[in-house]
Amino acid sequence: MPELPEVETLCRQLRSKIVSSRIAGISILDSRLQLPEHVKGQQVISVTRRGKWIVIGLDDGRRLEIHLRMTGRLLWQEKEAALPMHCRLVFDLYSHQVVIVDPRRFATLSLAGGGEGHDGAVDALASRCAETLIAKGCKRRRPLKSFLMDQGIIRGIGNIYACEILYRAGLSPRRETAGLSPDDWRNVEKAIGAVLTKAIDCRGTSISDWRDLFGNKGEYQKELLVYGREGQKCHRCGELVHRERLLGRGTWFCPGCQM
DNA sequence: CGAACGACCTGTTCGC
DNA sequence: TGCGAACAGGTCGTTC
Repeated sequence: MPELPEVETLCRQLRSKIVSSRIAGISILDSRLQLPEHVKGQQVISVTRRGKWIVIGLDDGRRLEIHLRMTGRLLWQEKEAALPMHCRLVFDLYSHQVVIVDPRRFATLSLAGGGEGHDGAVDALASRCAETLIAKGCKRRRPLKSFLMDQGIIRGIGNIYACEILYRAGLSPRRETAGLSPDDWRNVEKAIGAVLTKAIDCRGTSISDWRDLFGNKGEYQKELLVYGREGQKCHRCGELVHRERLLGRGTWFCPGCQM
């Protein structure tokens, strides 16, 4: 579910609520989730995002890292409120709690110490990432879409936004990265910035069950130009939007104007 | 080595 | 209507 804009939305909202709060208690309701000792009592000093990871900085220098995968959500509620369905873990603060809700149970959390892990991937919102992408993509015979979704290369883009970015850039998801011109890469970079920035402004895409920290839907589903529009007319050229499976993922594009 | 595929889970939607 | 198959925002380990 959550790609970069959804995670960024949660981070901003979390930051406004939990920084300088103390974690009064943790309840784990799903045996798949585990957490080392001594998180209880820690004070939250920061909330940041790394790709699709939510990183909560603690008092003692360690970091609590949450990845919501496909269906994970975070919910802010008063302590006395009833726990929602598919509740997996609860962080109790002073008067409120942060709840991890996740029907498919893919979400993970872990505790990291020491310095930042450095794997060389750039954040999708880093300015002027085109140079990095060209350097990494120029020799690969690999579909552009899978390249953009590779978190080891560029962090934050998932299936929905990959489709939207490629549409904006006018490039086919199947194009091999090795064949792209510098202009193509500049278009990709521009599309990444435009799509993700707008999606953050909209607080994400509520196609089905995405909700922000306060249970509100996002608005970017109203801005989608190709995702989920199979068989409908392309807004740009009038051709019918096509859908196929690429790397096992539903992939929407316009065969008329994405070359 | 890079790239493709199945697995991890549960819920919802689609087709017969 | 009922039931099984296909599909869903993401990654990871294994295989080719």
